[in-house]
Amino acid sequence: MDDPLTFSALVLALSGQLVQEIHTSVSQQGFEDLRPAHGFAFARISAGGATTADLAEHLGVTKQAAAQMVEELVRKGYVERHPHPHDARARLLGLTETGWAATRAADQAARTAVAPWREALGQARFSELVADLTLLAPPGPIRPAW
Amino acid sequence: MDDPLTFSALVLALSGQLVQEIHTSVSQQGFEDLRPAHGFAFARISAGGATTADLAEHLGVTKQAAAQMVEELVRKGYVERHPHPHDARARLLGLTETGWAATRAADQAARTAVAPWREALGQARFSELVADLTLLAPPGPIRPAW
DNA sequence: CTAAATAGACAAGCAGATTGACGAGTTATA
DNA sequence: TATAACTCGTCAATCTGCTTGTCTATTTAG
Repeated sequence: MDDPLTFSALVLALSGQLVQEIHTSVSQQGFEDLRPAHGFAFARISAGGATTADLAEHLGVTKQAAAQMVEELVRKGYVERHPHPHDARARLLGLTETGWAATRAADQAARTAVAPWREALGQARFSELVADLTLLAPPGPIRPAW
Repeated sequence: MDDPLTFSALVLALSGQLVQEIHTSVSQQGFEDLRPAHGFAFARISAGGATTADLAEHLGVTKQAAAQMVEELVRKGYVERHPHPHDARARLLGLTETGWAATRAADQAARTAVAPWREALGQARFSELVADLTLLAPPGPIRPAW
């Protein structure tokens, strides 16, 4: 049972479960107005220096779509727009304290979701697994895929 | 770098790349009117005995949404509706020859996408990786997650 | 100094999903 | 066995997230 199809199915199943568990946990921690895709936006914005166009690039959507998401996140109190120091056209995006709290909640959720797997494999084998995946994963930003 | 967050990011990145590569390859093999989500439908229908309601359950959407997808796949020539032998309300779904061809194309695409990873790790380590993932992956159907 | 490119906003439209209501057929129960 | 409750599939309306297209203000390149 180590053929490519099985492997594909496993990776897909694992990532689906991961997204689902993180989303559920974040909701239960009081952030019910966030969807999984928002996590990818938070990842880019928290890294700093992002404009709406940067965010669009990171998410793999049009800048109009990114602008709509930013507008939504601003309205919900997770994101702020600041003037850009060197470009009068652009606005720098940043997380509010609520935005940071949601990010921490997602981090915690990821830990909770992964913990049983780590335990099931044992620390040594888990580390080896992470090393293998590191070899395989593409560089660059993580984006929603379908 | 073997913390849960890193692991989550790796699994997400890997599955995103996988979906993208399979979709691109299937399109290039002439099935340009199929989207990634259709693959999950084909998986259930090819297993046999599926009604529209079964498909909805499998995909995690409402039966109306599943019915719309079935209608689309019938119109495009991938799926057929047959009378159900024991229930006059229901229709049994099945793949047409074109549907089976698309399924084989997706299988082939998965193999092509995974092959370089298998090569990068080596056969033994790859088998071990699959064994580890098998331990972690949940049982049951694979669904689009977000 | 002018031409091309870029950031973001406004508008309209589309695709894929949702909720709600319904008739036809099936299953469970009194 | 009568009938109440449930299920399958459909029709209709609506919502949401994204797209394409257009525009102004500003920056960058030649």
